[in-house]
Amino acid sequence: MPTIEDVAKEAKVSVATVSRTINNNGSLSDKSRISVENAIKKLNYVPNMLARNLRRSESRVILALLPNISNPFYASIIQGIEDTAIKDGYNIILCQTHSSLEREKSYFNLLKQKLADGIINMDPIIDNSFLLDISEKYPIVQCCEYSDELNIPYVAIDNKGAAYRAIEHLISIGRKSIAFINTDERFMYARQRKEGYLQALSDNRIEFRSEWVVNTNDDFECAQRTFKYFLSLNKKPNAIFAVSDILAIGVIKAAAEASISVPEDIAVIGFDNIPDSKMCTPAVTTISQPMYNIGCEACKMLIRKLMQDENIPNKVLEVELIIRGSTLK
Amino acid sequence: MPTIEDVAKEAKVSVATVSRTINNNGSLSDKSRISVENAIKKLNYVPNMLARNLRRSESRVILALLPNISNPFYASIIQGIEDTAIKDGYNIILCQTHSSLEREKSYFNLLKQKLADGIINMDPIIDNSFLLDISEKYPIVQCCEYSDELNIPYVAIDNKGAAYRAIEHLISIGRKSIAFINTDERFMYARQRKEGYLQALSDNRIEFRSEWVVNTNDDFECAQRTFKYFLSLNKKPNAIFAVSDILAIGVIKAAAEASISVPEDIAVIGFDNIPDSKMCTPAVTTISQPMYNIGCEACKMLIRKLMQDENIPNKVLEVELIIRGSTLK
DNA sequence: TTGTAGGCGTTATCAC
DNA sequence: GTGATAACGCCTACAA
Repeated sequence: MPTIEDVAKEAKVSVATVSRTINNNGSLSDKSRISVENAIKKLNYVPNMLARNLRRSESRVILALLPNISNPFYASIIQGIEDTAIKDGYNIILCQTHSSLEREKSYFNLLKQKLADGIINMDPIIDNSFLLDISEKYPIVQCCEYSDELNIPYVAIDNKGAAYRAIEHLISIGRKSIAFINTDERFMYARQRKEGYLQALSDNRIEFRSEWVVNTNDDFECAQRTFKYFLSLNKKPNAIFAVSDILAIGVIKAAAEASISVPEDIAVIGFDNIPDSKMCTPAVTTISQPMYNIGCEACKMLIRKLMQDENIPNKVLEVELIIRGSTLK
Repeated sequence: MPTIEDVAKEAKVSVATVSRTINNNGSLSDKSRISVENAIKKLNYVPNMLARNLRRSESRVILALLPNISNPFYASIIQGIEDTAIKDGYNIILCQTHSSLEREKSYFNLLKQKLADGIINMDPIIDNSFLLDISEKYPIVQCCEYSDELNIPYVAIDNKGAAYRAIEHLISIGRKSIAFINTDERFMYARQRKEGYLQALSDNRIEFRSEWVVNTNDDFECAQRTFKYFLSLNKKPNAIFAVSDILAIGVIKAAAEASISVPEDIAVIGFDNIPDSKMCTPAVTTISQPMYNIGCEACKMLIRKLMQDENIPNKVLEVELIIRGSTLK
């Protein structure tokens, strides 16, 4: 492997001149530049990043923390992060925490060891005090899920407003008995969407019944179980707002099995616009987040932080209501 | 950030002794070791990996190349790779190629730049001559999809045998009109599974009809279209072997829409045992590959290569037939 | 515009 | 068993 010195010899200049050519900084005559470029080509020289990184004391690696990559929710966000990172010469290491604190800590070690420069956190489970601790020592931004008190910049959507719109849509197709399947309210998104649900009911003077609100895990089986529970009630809802598409799809499947027709008997609206929401029969009406952009913005934000830019404003992106078969009139 | 030198001063020894303590090599008195350990704790010292990597001329990073991470097929494999890598102090960078040669090349640059030590390739699209080129300069192993001529070690399953078993299962439940939905036969798995299909038919003296074999893209819509095509035939199959679960699920959905009952009218068997295959109604009979293990083995293989171990044997792992509702008698 | 030389934080060789 | 010290390959004052 040729080094910068080999190139210098070949080009009959000093290593400083070669370095200046490579990094395109400092003043430099055309003559030198050209002869260096030729030497580089001739020798097939590629700078050794291990050396550069040591010298510059950076790794050009960004950590993207998320619960797990098989959740389709994250696919486009990751894409946005990666595309943005690569453009600026950063590499991404995806860190699946599986919501285990131990894993998380092992990833933070990469920062201490200088193997990573900063973190984009998408894991909602992280302990706040831990996060705060990290944020004092290393560049970090929050993506999607965030904590407001933390004073760590975030990019997210207006969950409350989005939920509000979902409910108004159900109302607009004539539904007034609206149930809500939520997940764990330790998650900010769950709390915020619930607020939107409540607000919309109240603003439209629609009856709130506590037995129509259920908290479950974000999976298929729970959705099906919850649906059966709704059926067992004396007063049954005629619309369901599911806090995620996974849940919405589970509900729709359970309805099919129980020969309840969607949307006639029960309208269903989800959240996230995951690919499966289109596949479902009927297809799921849902709220679409600008995933790719969320990823881009989060990454840009972190890169600004890495450049020592202080005072970075939070970013709240717009969502879109996508009306499909599960909420036709 | 304290350096090894700070530790040395604190412990009143030389940096060499500190280094020996950290890396646990060379001879060393208990007294030195203990005082170094105390100094490390006291100063909160963490070795700078950028420096170590430069010195050792390695990055401890492994590249995992795959078409894209949202394909659930890869989830467990990746997990296996990561778990194995971390155990040996390696980090994984997931490289989504989106089957673009340009992307691939940019990832190979990481090798040239010394930012990565080796590659686990899962992308079936890669150009063989390109792959060969890489393999001459850098450690690489093939995972799942492979090319036999290449003399690059691989870990995979016996696709032909697995397909053979799938067909025999269909025969065992009394089906003799067996169609086959395959993907692009540039993929080795597609070619091998087709061989298994043909072999099983011929061994069991079952009629082969070329109009019962269709090549399509590996997605939902194509599966549905193909199913309709089968229905349009004069002589319709009463069983379908889909080369992937995605296709099998698409077929089952199309059947439901056409009011054709599965498995009574048409039995369906898939391949891969992706999570959705359980969710489907009826659930899909399928061939399960030991994904997690495939990942582990591929990673172990690469690590052996990184240790200069030559002459590494290929590894072929066993599959499992999982019988579910879509092929009941 | 160009070159010399010191240093980034390790590891590893070689004396002692 | 221990300590000096020379690399690893690059960047960047500083001087010329």
